[in-house]
Amino acid sequence: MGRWEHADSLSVVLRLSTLFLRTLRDDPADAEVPSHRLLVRAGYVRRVAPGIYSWLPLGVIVQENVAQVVREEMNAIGSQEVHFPALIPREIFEESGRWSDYGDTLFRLHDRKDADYLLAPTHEELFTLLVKGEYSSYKDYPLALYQIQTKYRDEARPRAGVLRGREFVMKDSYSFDLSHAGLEAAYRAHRDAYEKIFTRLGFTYRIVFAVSGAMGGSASEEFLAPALAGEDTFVQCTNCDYAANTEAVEIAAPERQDPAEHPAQQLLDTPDTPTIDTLVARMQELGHSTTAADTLKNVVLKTRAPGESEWQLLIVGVPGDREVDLKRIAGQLEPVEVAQAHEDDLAADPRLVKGYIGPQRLADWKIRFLVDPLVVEGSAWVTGANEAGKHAAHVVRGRDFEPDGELGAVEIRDGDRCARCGAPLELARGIELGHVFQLGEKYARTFGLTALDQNGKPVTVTMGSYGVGVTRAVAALAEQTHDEQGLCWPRVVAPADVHIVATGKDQTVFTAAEALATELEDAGVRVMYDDRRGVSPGVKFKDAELIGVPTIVIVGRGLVDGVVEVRDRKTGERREVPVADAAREVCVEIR
RNA sequence: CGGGGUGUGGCGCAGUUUGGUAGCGCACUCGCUUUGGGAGCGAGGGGCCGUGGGUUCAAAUCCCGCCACCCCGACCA
Repeated sequence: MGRWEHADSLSVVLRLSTLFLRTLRDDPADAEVPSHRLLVRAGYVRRVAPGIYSWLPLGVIVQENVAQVVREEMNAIGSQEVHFPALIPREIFEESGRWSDYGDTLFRLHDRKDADYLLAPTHEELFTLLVKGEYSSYKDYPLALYQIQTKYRDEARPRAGVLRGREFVMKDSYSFDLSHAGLEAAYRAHRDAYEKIFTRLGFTYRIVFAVSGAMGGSASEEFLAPALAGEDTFVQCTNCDYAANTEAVEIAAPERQDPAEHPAQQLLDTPDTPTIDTLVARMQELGHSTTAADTLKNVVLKTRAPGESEWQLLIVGVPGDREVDLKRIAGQLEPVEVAQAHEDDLAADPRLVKGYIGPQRLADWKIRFLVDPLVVEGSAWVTGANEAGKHAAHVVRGRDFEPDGELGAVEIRDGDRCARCGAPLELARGIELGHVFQLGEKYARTFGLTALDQNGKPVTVTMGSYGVGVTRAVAALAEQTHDEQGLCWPRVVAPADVHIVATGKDQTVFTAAEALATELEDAGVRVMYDDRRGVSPGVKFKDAELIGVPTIVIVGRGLVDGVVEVRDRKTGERREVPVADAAREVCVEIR
């Protein structure tokens, strides 16, 4: 589809003799990841400041090609394009609470009258307000809007070139519905559209479950491009198609046991054993074969509900050989805040003996206690006896203690079991390309976005939120498709369909190449043409490989025999075709 | 915010230990040669050596302060 449509646009041959492009022979010193290195070397982007990049002609074309695919798929599901300002007065973000909530990540500035403004990091507020201003009847819904816009976030640490910048382009859309069923349908439509987008763009990607947090357990999924340079860790099953980010992942728990099968609780003298390691050593000294996995570690955390000032203690029980993953816990507890408890939090409650905490009496003491699902019903543990120098063995869940509930708290490890099929899970890294989630009524409520129903009663609108990182997708594609020679774009996003290289100094070569370029362009093919004189063939070949146009046609020494060479950038496959057929052959090649 | 590292023409780097006229490669300009894998020779242009102070006859180099940037982590859609 895409490529033939260029026939209608005013596309012109990109001539390297005049194209604003300078390729670099050396890697830039500050570039670590391949996409950053290559996008700079091949002349697509230049750094201006940390996380802030200028886009050169080739970069602009590629970025626009990505945006166009996104636009087409959004339009296809009936979403309508709008465009909001990036510069926004403080009041609007004050109303949603994000002027303060967003913290240091928000770029703030003042106008000449000293009024406060911000550079939008995202646009929920404006979408909501816009719809509120225009629509007020149930007849108007459902609705979906999107924009492709530059976002600003003062990241603590921008990294990896355009992969994580402080200024970046994002497509963000919102759906507006009057029922949960409507929201689900809109969510589904966007999810399907995203699959089409990332497939068309040539990505290898995974859809992973994410935590939706505050908005009440509604659906949330991320589209991740697996890549070594990725900064999001996710978990995937080695057998089935289950995948989730580390906050949302669920792992299989061991089989339940019968509490009656275990011997009675036993009190043990364990002086100076405040850690799992010392406890295990002491147990072995006492002649038991206890390992860290047999002990129950009770980690003291504290939580604070939104709007409250007091922290509450929360104790989480996990197997002793496991670390707790605070991020994972925070994701599930949101919007409740959670933090590690400090010495003085513990000291405030004399019943809790550091290093010797056990779950046996927590219920009596009215201290909230949750266990990781690995601590199954009926399982027996060596754990603290709530007394200095004492531990207890054969402490059984369901007999000797009853937790207030379960919470996925352990740090996920390679080899943990899939909750769906039981096969081993593995950890992987990915780049977040897109995110779809059901936002619900959060912004509709704060801004009073309602519609009158058939009975004239106001109904709060429910929203979905859907994002695609456009500039990030460019970098992520570079990350996934490059090779040792350079970039290697999928055709839809490539700056051209074909890169004609004229070698030698013979005028007939340039005449033939020029004719081929014109013929292809007339056929609607996007052409890049290396018409530079006096540049050696080696340089031109290297540049072509670096730039990464999918089809390379070399017009050179073969011309005396009436042939040109057609190369596939990705496979390296080469073949010779008669000049006269070249245009037709190339058209077939790129279809 | 913590740890590590680096600031020298547009880009990549050497020079700093041991103070003494700022160098190399790429890129750029001119001339000649060269043209299928980042060409050769010759001649050029371009740098407050991050910044402020200090020591010294003399500082890219030594001393003190500051700033910036990169990487890892914390944080963060």
